[in-house]
Amino acid sequence: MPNYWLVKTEPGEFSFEDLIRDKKTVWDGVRNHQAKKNMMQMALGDLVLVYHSVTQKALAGLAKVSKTAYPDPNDNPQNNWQVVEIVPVKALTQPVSLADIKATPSLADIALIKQSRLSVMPLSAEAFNTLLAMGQTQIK
DNA sequence: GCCAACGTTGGC
DNA sequence: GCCAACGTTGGC
Repeated sequence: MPNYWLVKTEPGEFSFEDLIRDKKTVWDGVRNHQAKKNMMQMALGDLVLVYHSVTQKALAGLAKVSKTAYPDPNDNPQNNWQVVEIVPVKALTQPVSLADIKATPSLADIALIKQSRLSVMPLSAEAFNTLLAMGQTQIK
């Protein structure tokens, strides 16, 4: 039973398309303790929805955890910031916009809405499945 | 240890 | 470009 997550990125910095092209990425640069705590709870194979903030404000794709949290090699080890690695699963057939998410009553409580600045957050299975359905995307 | 000032994120 | 939310810093 995998856990479900949502991560945010500014597509100008790194987008889901970049992830498809690169085949995998190190999810680094997280400098928030709650986000770090969430990252450390990610397990191998957990599914991760990738959200494009600022310019698109829409969910772009689905990825999964390919390596669990380890210390950021580019950071002072004393800070103990963590990174994970993810690989792409597939782009959403239909991007799911923030406006659509906000218009869906059952999604009103997800952290994306309630805590807009958090960049790594857990999703319930219900919220995850709802979002995937809104993206007209199925996991094979 | 409190809290005002300041910086950053991210929606609008 | 503005501003709300919120984290961090620094004076006291």
